[in-house]
Formats: sequence, C-alpha cells, structure tokens
Amino acid sequence: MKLERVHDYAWRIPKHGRMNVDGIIYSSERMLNDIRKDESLQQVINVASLPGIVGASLAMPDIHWGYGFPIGGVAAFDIDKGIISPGGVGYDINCGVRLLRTELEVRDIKSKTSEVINQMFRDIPTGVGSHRGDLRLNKDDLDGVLVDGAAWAVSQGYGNADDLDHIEAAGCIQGADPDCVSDRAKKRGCNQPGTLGSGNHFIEMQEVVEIYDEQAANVMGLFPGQLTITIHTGSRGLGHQVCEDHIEVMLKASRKYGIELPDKQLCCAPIKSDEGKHYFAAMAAAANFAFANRQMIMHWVRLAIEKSLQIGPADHCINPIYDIAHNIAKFEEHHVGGVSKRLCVHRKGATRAFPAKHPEVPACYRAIGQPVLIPGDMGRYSFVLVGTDKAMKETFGSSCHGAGRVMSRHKAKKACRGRDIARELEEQGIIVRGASSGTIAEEAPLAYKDVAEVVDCVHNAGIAKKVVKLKPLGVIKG
DNA sequence: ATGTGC
Repeated sequence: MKLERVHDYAWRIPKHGRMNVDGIIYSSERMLNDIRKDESLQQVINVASLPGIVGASLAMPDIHWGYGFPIGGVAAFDIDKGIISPGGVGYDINCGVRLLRTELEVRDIKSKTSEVINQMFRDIPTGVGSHRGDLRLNKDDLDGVLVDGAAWAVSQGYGNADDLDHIEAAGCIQGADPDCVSDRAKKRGCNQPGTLGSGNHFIEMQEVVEIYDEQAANVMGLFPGQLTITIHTGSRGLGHQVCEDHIEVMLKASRKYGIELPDKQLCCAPIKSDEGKHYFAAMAAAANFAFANRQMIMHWVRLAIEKSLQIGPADHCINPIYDIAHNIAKFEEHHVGGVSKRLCVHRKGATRAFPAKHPEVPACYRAIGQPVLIPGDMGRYSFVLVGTDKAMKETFGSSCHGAGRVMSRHKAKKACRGRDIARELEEQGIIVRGASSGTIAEEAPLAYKDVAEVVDCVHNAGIAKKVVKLKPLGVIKG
C-alpha cells in the first residue's frame, strides 16, 4: 500500500482506480505498522469509491478492520448525490461514552473502591443478553425512549433536566421514527435500558492523574486527584437488530439504485431514497435508546455510590461532564470548498470534536470546545480532549475514539491462557468485576494499542487537544 | 458489538 506523507501525523492514499476522493490516515509513522496488519486501509479505499463522498475517506490512528467500513473511520456524503450506509455506523449504533465528575478525592475513598464496584455490579446488569428484571417497557414507553432519548429517562425520574445540557444533541437525535424499528428489535430492547452489555463496554472508577490544559479542565470541573466515572456502552440488542434489519434492506437497495460496491458490506442507499430515510429514522431511534441507556445507568451509578460511600444526595455531587457517540451518522453543516453544505457524516469508531464557539457545542463548553472522551483499556488510561478548529476544517469535526485492538478476541484469549488477568490488575491496584472471565481475557490490556499513543497522534495532528488523563481504579466489565 | 456460531 503506497502512502504519501502529508506531515508527521497524516498520510495520504492518493485517489486512484474507482476512488472518488483521497484517503487520509491520521497516524504516526510508528502506528502505521499496526494499521498495516489488517485490511482496514483497503476499507478506507473502498469507502472512497462510494457515490457522493466529500473531502476524503478519513481514518484515525485507532483504525482497525470492521464490517465494510473500517472502525476508526469518518466519511461525509453530499445530501443530494450521496448515500447512507449501516456499515458506516456499525452494529452498535450510538456506542458511546459518558464521563461523570464527582466532588470526591480518590485518597479519601480508595479503600472503599471494591465496595463501590461491587455495589454497581449488583445494581447494573452486565454481560451478553443482560436485562433488567425490574423493568419491562410497554409500547408507549419504548416509543418514548426511541423518540426522546435521554429526556424520556429524565421524565421517568432517572436523573434531572440539568443532565441533558451535558449530552451530545441533548441526548436526542431528531428524526427518529419508532415505526421504522422492527417489532423484533423492540422486543429485544424492551427490558434492556439501563444495562451495560459485553465486550469492551464498561463502567470505570478513575482518578484524574494529569492535567494538560488547566483552563479547559477548570471549565469541566476537573482537578488532580479527583474521582471520575466513565460509562461506555451502546444500544444493546435493539441497535444490533436495527443494523441487521437494515443491512438486509440495503443489500437490495444497492442493486435497485445501481450502486456499484467493491464490497457487499458497504451496502447503502441514496440519502433521499425511502430506504435511506427509513434507515436514518431507525438509526436515530436506536441512538436515542443508547442515550437513554447511559442516562439510566448513570442514575444507578449515582445510587450505588450514594449507598456504598454513604454520601448524598448523589445527584448533587455526581454530575455528567459530557456524553458522546462514537458510532453514528448525523446531518451537519460543514465548509466544503469555501461553501457551507449540509452533509451526512458517518462516524464509526470516531468521536465528534467540534471547536469552541460552534453552536452545537453546549453553552457551558462554548469557550473551550466540545469535550472528546477517549476510553483506553482497563489497565492503562483514558483521556479527555476538546475539539478544535483544525478538526472542523480537516475531519468534519472528528477525532479518534479509543485504543483500538491490536489482537483479535480469539488471539487475546489464547495469549492469556494460564493467566488470571483480573488478579494481575488487582495487584496493580485496579479492581475488576466481570460477568465472564472469558471477556476479561478478551479485553486484557495486551489486546489493545496504547491509548496514550493514539491520543498523542490526534493531539499532534491538531484535530483534538489533550485536557486530562484518567487512571483506572476499578472497573465493571461484561 | 450481538438472545456471539449456518
């Protein structure tokens, strides 16, 4: 694969063959070695061939192989000439991250970490197929989740209205239509709001260990030694079913509209076609389910901390900093060739990173830019960054989303055979509770790139700016 | 990621 150096942290695959635009990969030279190990660069090329793609087919340093589109990719499409594709969003629609700040200092609560983790593990269902035994939403309530997202959860007493000001799009994507979500998807979702799921999804207690940007940290209410909590999960079985249902529709639609696909997994439809509109309406509904899910999980996190540390009321001293999707397609205004255009931006394993002063950044962060939340693996670090003007100009206001795998789940499990990863982490002062020991092995730190290296790439490229580093204390895994 | 696999 021939890559032209743009600068130390960006590389170009020049437009050739059926590509409509260049491919641009944001990465250090060293990280390209990992990226070259799978087929993800070919996927960047494949995406560049899709009709109506604008600017470039973009990839972040945490890129790896995914369904059709690479994970860690960004692709923006012209509203009139472009397409929308379920593969450009992924199976876990609105997989995303919510960061909570507390008023607690880690040195005061460190000895109680396992009590807090155990309480959260009891109160929040975790693992494949997990559901809430105490909650089965009827049709009207589930429609409320799908249309109103986090606001529905608040209306039911899960958190308060202030929380909504600290969520991307206030926790509700406009244009969601429950009629575009199949009964099967609804059935899978009706008892899953407020559950964590499996894989790399987690809830983590963390300590603020390093501050890079004092002004931005102050605005976010972050200080050294502080306890923070990260919730990383998505739309569970409902979102998965929405993706599956619409891939089937899109396979037919691609043929119907005569779209030539280098890979069937890129199946898609014109944005303005019925199939395209229906997918967006269903995807938005699943995204709203995920916003409600994280809002409800936060509610039970607040209660678990209140109970285990005997503080309270928890909604006064534990509050969301921000909640952001990293698997989603959105309609956004961007400058293309000096003209403002409305585009459909697919971010799959990529985080929105809008700059200071942007109207879609909540008022409380307008001076510093939108918080960009980057979870790492459970043994190392997570990061908070802010979006930049450069991201707006170069990447449709996007940045990376996490560490990115270097090893398949299967390979990680094999590499961990004979080892007790939970115990090893405990020896490093990190308490781990998981629904299955298999998942803990699959999620072992060795299976991931070093998130610090990923974050340095986007920071040095200027498409996000480092604010703080967080170190894990305790984690719940699926 | 996922009532994990045809």
